[in-house]
Amino acid sequence: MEISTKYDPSLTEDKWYKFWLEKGYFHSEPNEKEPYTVVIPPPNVTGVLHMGHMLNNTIQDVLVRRARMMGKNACWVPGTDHASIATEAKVVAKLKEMGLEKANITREEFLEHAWEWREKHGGIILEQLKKLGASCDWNRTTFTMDPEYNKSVINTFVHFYNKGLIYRGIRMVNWDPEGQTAVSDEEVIYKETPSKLYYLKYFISIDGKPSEEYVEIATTRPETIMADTAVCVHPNDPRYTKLKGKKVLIPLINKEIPVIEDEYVLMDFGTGCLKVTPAHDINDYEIGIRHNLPVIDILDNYARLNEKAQILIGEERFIARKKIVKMLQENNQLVKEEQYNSQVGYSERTNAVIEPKLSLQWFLKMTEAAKPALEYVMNDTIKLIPDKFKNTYRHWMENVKDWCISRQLWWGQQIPAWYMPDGKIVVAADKDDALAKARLSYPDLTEKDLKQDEDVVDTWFSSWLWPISVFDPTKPGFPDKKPNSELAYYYPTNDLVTAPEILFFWVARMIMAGNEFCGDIPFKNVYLTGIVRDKQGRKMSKSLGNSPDPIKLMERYGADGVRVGMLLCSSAGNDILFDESQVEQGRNFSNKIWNAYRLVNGWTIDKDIEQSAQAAAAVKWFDGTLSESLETINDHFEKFRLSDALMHAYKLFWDDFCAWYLEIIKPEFGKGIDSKTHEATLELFEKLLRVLHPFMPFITEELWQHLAKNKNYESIMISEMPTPEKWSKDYAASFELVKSAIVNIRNIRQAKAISPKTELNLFVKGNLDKNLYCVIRKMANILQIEDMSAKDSGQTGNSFMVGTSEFFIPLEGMVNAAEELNKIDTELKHLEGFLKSVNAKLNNEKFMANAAENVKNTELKKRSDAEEKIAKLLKLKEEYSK
RNA sequence: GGGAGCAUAGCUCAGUUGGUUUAGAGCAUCUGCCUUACAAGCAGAGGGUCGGGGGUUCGACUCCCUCUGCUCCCACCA
Repeated sequence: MEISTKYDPSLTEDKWYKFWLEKGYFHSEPNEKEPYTVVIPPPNVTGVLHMGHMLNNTIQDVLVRRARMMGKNACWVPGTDHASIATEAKVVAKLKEMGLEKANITREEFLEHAWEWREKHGGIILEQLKKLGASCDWNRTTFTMDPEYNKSVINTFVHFYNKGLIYRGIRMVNWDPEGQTAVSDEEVIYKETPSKLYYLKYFISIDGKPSEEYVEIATTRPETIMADTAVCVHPNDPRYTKLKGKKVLIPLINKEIPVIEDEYVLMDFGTGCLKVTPAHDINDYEIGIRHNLPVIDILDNYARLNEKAQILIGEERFIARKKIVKMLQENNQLVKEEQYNSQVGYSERTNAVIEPKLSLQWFLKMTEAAKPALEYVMNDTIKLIPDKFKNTYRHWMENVKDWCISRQLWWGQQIPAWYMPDGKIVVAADKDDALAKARLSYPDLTEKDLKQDEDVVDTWFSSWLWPISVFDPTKPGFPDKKPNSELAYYYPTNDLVTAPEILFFWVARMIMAGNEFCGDIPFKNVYLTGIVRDKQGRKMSKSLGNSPDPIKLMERYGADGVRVGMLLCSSAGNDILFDESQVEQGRNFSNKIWNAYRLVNGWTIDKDIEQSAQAAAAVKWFDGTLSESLETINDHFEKFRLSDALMHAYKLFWDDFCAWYLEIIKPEFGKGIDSKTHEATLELFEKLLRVLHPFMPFITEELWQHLAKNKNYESIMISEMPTPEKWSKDYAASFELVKSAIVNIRNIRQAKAISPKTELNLFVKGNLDKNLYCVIRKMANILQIEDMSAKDSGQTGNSFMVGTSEFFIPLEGMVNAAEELNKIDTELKHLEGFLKSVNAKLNNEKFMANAAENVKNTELKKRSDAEEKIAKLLKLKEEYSK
């Protein structure tokens, strides 16, 4: 049957994925083997696969498949995150389309819609991961709002509350007016934004009436002046001593506010006079506390001015700003406007400008939990790869602030706090418990008297339990409870593969939770991937439209091709500049493997012929090369240098196996192959497929099914990774010499335009393994190889050297003596320069006194080799000069 | 403003405690080939003095200082 010259992934990928699933190879149960565990960083349930996921999950799959082939009980747990803000935003948008406002429906109704949405659209991303070949244990798929998981989260809350680490308080929080919720500091992204600095006149008040005198105050937020409760100057500012003890009037509303002094004010910024707006600025809030200022909040939850503003009530903040500026202008109280770039905070989820807002929130004290979590990383109990992230990690952990864990959303775990009629709080795992607790104070209370807190917890307050709860959701909240058998077996997990930007959000917090509930680390290694950027280094984003659709990419290049393309250019912690040509390289590699198979598959076995000398040599050489490569690849994996490991395997297959090994053993056209070589080749090919399998699961399975003889396994994915055997360095070195000689001969052919089909003769002088002459004959199309002494003295031809061995190819009438002399001179010049630098060292007394013995020896060897070569070249030069 | 990191062929990156033949790889480029596995291929070649300057050392891409450029993190002045 004709096999296509092009590998077609569409014919194999779905087939084998289905096969693996049916066989249950991805599923893991605790057994006597050593576990190898990875928990997926759960993508948002609303998510669709993007290039970042591709990279991240390819890496995980490579690690997991390899571990499985190394005899470990590999378990990769998949799942999704409920992502409260992102999901709620999508559901709200969808309701809007249906003509429904969130404000007009009940919590229960909303949640019904949300669940419906998640049933319909949630988890698309997991299906997409299957295309990639991800060998996740799908039976273990977990959602951070599964009923059991919810209990984990609630119990955790109760646990920390009982420990006195969770408290409720009024704080300045980052308010997202679009998402209608508080967000954590980490979810605010500061971007430099062009804005204006407005200089306003505040008249000094005399009994509530404006005087002639005024102070100038610079502000970027004129719409908040109505919330001013003071004007502040530096106590040592001579310009403003006259203001001390006075009062000024807020423009437009003519409200009297005091002038206060605080060292916080910078004398050299703006006018050195600051308006203090405690409700709308974090620093002003702190000044307000120091000076006992009232707090007037003039913005509602949608960042519209409220009735406390007195004017422009109901206007959105930015519209209000424009209007106020105009009013101030008309009132002659705007002195000037200056262009000014300030850092403005935006919500990571909704991109709305964050409003600092005072609100009543739940907090978790972090200081104590941070200490052991920092320790684990600093003493390498948990390794960060690359370790440059230790610095940033430390910085964050040493300056950790209390974590605002409440969110004013409905999608998520509702805070398990109930309010009694007197406003007092009981925190309990469920309403019955809460009622029982409440009755300790008020025996007559009924269910109806308890009102549960409206808020839900921050999403990260659920995902920090991930490595524990996916195995034992009954553990969080109960540090003393014996872990179930699953948790006991799989925890701590081995490797976590994630992005550096969630090192604190998620990784650090998982370490804290792990320590709190299991008294142990949640994982041993954290491999931090880079950000996938486009060719110009821009972050991939929907709005830029520079992100290719991974699914289409896989359709075009095959999942294996995309995996290889991504891995080749990604070292840990480095961003990857993605370009389709890399994926093309991956696809080409698949094709190369495919065609190697076509070659081997097309051979007919001839039982009557003996193994040729060159085939025997090639088998011996490649055996050694394979073992050497396995050692190298193992080493790369130990250091998490995945792209180096892949590149090594790539070259092993393409260069060593295809370009050298197969070409050496390839029978002449029309002839069969001896069975000994054939057997050996199948065995080597099969081993190579196993080496490549973690990187390219599909094509390796397809070919393995054809190639593998005496299969002990039904699938390559449950076969064993080949292990290195003893190999001879000397033999490898001799073979390398022969390869160099062949390259030189080909080079001469190219230079002299001699067809590869023309047979040539070769004279040799030097310590070349004569048993390998057969390889030169075959690969360089040499008819005869003779000792240099047999050469006729007057014969013209082309010479070259490999190491210190000399070679000569008779080329009557084709050699230009001047050209040859030129070549010799160039080489001589190079060698002499080299010798000079070596001699400089050897003649240096200090070098001889200080350098290590082996260093001196190599230098001596360099000298003798160079001298020998120079002598030979000089002799050659003489010959050509004749 | 504070901190960290990076700067090596056209591009993306290796270069392990300073010494292994005057720096390696892949891709791209150039030359010659449609050779009976593969033109998504084969064979061969060219290309960098390791950002600039200074220092330590017998010896520096590798250590120190400095300048320049870029990236990231943290904080933030109204």
